[in-house]
Amino acid sequence: MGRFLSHATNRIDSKGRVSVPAAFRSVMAQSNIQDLYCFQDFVFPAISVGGSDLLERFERQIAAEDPFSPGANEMSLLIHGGGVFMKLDAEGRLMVTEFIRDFTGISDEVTFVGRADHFQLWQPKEFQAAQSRAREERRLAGKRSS
Amino acid sequence: MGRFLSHATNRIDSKGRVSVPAAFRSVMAQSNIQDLYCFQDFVFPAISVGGSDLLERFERQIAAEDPFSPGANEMSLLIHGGGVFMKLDAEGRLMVTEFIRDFTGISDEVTFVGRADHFQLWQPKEFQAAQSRAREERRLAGKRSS
DNA sequence: GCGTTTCCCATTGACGCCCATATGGTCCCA
DNA sequence: TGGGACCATATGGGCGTCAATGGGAAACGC
Repeated sequence: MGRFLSHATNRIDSKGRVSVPAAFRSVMAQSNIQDLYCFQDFVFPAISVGGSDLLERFERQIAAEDPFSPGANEMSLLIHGGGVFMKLDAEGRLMVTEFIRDFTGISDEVTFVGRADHFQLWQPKEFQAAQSRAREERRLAGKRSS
Repeated sequence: MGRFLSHATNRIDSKGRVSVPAAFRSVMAQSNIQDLYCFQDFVFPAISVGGSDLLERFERQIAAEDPFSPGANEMSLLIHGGGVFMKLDAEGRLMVTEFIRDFTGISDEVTFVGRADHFQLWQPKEFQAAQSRAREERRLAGKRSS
């Protein structure tokens, strides 16, 4: 039922923390997500965040193919080597680590973006740009098919 | 059946709320729409608003293709990252959030535009302009085909 | 011991819930 | 047919609650 939807931008405080939007936290609560699995997104300069079921889904996908195939190897490199578990503090805040900053370019603000079964952390301007690129592409696709 | 028709412009109050036209609310009631799915339109600088079936239709479209494809990823970025569920207050008013203002340019007035199975929120002047552009294009198309 | 992280608590501004008022239209009845 | 009661809609605002944020101080790790 509850999905991660919408996007919102929050400030990082002097200690490097940022509040996860309340809407997202309530989705987490109702999905029984406590440990946050965070990994570097495959296509965008964003950190994807979800429950441990997210990791398990990836692992099942790896298991489904030949464990020695290049594909499975690469996949593991990304989801294991590029992933980490994190947790929120009592107020629902997240530490923005170097791991996150390096990959996303985030410095003082974080845009949280809902992706149904998980959400993402973006550098605000990067998100704007990626979204309008996607919209543009979709607009062209629409023109072609009409 | 009831469709969203016509357009009307209402004022945003000092707390950032705006009344949804009664005609639209009664269509919502008779279509059993309670949760409002609002998303940033793909082609216009407008917010499109409909029932949750609207989102589900998009999600089926995503599910139809490979969930790891770039196309599905981009689509999700738009309909999940660019969409929210909202609800009206007891008087049938809607909060005009930053999410809406940023994308539409709305500041103190909202034009509600019926689109049959959903309706849209526009910045009044943008709507005027888009409508007359559409009219013009239609006129040219008519000339060509006649 | 010093820098970093975790646990608390305080502040403030935004939002939800509630009730009040205005404005325009419709209907009824004299 | 004109006046007025009645009603629905749009709009305004009070107030309590909660979320986002800031910061002190203890706990932890190198």
